[in-house]
Amino acid sequence: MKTLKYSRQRECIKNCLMGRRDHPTADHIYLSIRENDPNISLGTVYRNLNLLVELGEARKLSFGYGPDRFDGDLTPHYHFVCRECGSVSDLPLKPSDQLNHLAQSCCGGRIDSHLTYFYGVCQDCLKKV
Amino acid sequence: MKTLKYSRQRECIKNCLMGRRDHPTADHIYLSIRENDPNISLGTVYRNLNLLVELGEARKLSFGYGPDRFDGDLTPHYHFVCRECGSVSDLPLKPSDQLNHLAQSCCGGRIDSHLTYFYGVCQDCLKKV
DNA sequence: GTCCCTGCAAATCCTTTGCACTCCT
DNA sequence: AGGAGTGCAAAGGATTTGCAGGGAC
Repeated sequence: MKTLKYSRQRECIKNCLMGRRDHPTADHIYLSIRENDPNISLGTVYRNLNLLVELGEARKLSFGYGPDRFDGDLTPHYHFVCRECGSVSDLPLKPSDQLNHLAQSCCGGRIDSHLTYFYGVCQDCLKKV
Repeated sequence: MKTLKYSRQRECIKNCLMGRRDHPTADHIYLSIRENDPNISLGTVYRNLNLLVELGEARKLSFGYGPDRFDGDLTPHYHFVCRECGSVSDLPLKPSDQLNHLAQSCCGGRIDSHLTYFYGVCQDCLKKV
């Protein structure tokens, strides 16, 4: 286990991620932090986001298109992804513990996280068509 | 809506995907088809896999690391992903219709598919450590 | 003949990495 | 001092795309 040292950048990245509910990409976070700290680099943002994920302080979401997104909300919850506009939102839906237990009992291994994505067309995009 | 024309390559790709239960990457499929048809190109494989996904005849799975994987099994089911060895397996677990209905009622839009991933360490990798 | 599809290679997108330097501790 | 973290730019992996030729209809 390697020892962590404080870093201003990591602190910013963490705060930025925790302060938003919109599942930003690494680039979103980079651009946002750049406003106050024009010297931060995208590589640092990626490095620290991955570190946070490794430490279990954030999650990475992948949908099969576009860049990955990050989520600082660790409470178990589900996501809705709009195929039209790419928006990602949380579903106010209690995740089923039962599901985790069932999965646990039939996968034979150890489960340490669970992500569920619903894909479709969001309210706004439905209206547009 | 554009008209589809028959293509031997697409046929092969589809057959190859449907014939396996192992969630291959585009490259796996490419290599497999190459054995009988050494002239097929990786671009064609990607093009057709994406087309199949668009037509609803296959699904794309993304895990946040490594290349995307494809699944020709359209019946709703869940996946278990091993973080150690990267293996992906289906969980013999009845997906909950209820979940879809709940999600449908709270996302405000239209849901047309649903993917659930359980991440952890598989049986084999647990043994190794 | 028309237009879709292919192979090929180059381009693109996203992400990671090597290196010299800086900042914690 | 030591070593973890940074910025920068180049590399890397995965996927897409432009184009000229080939095949389906």
